Amino acid sequence: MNSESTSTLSRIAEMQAGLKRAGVKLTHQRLEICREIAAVTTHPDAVTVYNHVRERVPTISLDTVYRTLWTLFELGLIEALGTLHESIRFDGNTAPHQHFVCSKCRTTYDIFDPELAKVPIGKSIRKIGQVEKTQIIVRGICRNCNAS
Amino acid sequence: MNSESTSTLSRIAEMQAGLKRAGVKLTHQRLEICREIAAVTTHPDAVTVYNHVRERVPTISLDTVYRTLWTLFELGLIEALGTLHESIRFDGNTAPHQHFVCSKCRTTYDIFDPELAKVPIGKSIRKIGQVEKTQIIVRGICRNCNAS
DNA sequence: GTTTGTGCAAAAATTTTGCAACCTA
DNA sequence: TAGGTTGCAAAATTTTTGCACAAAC
Repeated sequence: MNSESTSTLSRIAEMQAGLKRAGVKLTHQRLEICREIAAVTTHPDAVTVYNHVRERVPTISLDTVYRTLWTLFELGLIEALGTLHESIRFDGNTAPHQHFVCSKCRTTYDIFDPELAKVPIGKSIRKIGQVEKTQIIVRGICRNCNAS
Repeated sequence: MNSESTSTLSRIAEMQAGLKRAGVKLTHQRLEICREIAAVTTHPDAVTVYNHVRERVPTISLDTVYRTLWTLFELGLIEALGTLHESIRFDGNTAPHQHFVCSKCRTTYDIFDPELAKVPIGKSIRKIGQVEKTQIIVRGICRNCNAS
């Protein structure tokens, strides 16, 4: 992470601007976490970010990394993949369907939409590997939560 | 869960058949877990399944529930939502793109496919709530793992 | 009768939190 | 300076594992 590419630099700038806009202080630790997550395309988990940033900021702690990543996520400055603040959920319905997950109450609703099911798996994807299945997760605020 | 609907019953039958086919013994505990996950549309986590099944099988343990749910998942008899056997991953790339997750090595690859990005959000979805974003996760075995 | 599965308990792994000291704006 | 932020340590959650006993085929 010595020479940062243009796109990396612009992403870091976006994050800095976003933090400032939200009134969040730009600390040394936060800047280094932004630099790390912007520079890398490996979709790291918190511990991996921690280990990398630690090379530059030896005294940083894992909980600061978690807190900063969640802050960035909540501000929409980075993405998160996986179970967000909850455990793995199981679904006995094997008929093809999709899911709507409420960002507020975490309820998962089934979506039965034939249009959604027709996801075109192009060559660029098959180049990556052999496809087994495609999951679509629509995220948003459900009716119940929006009412309140 | 007293009167089971036809579709629930047929799903239970599928699970039983699948377990048998795989040479997995149909124990009392496994049958009750199948009955629970087939009857319910609430996408429960392992603990919720555990609590419900416990009403009928008071001596069942949580680890049996986990083991059974993973067995069913690996046999393709149920679905799982969330981070499967790994922690949450973060992604500094906020440009619209999708992901391919290898079921074997857990590597996450970026997909930049304009066709995939055009997911049609129909009325049936907007009825559930206000959509914020749509995640597509393509699961399969990546090139690296298929070679080995 | 063999082999596989279960329950217990303990461990591992992951993520969150309280609080005093510290740093940023 | 004032208030948000950090690091530490400890806790809370979630998930996995070893092993003796029990149950299924």
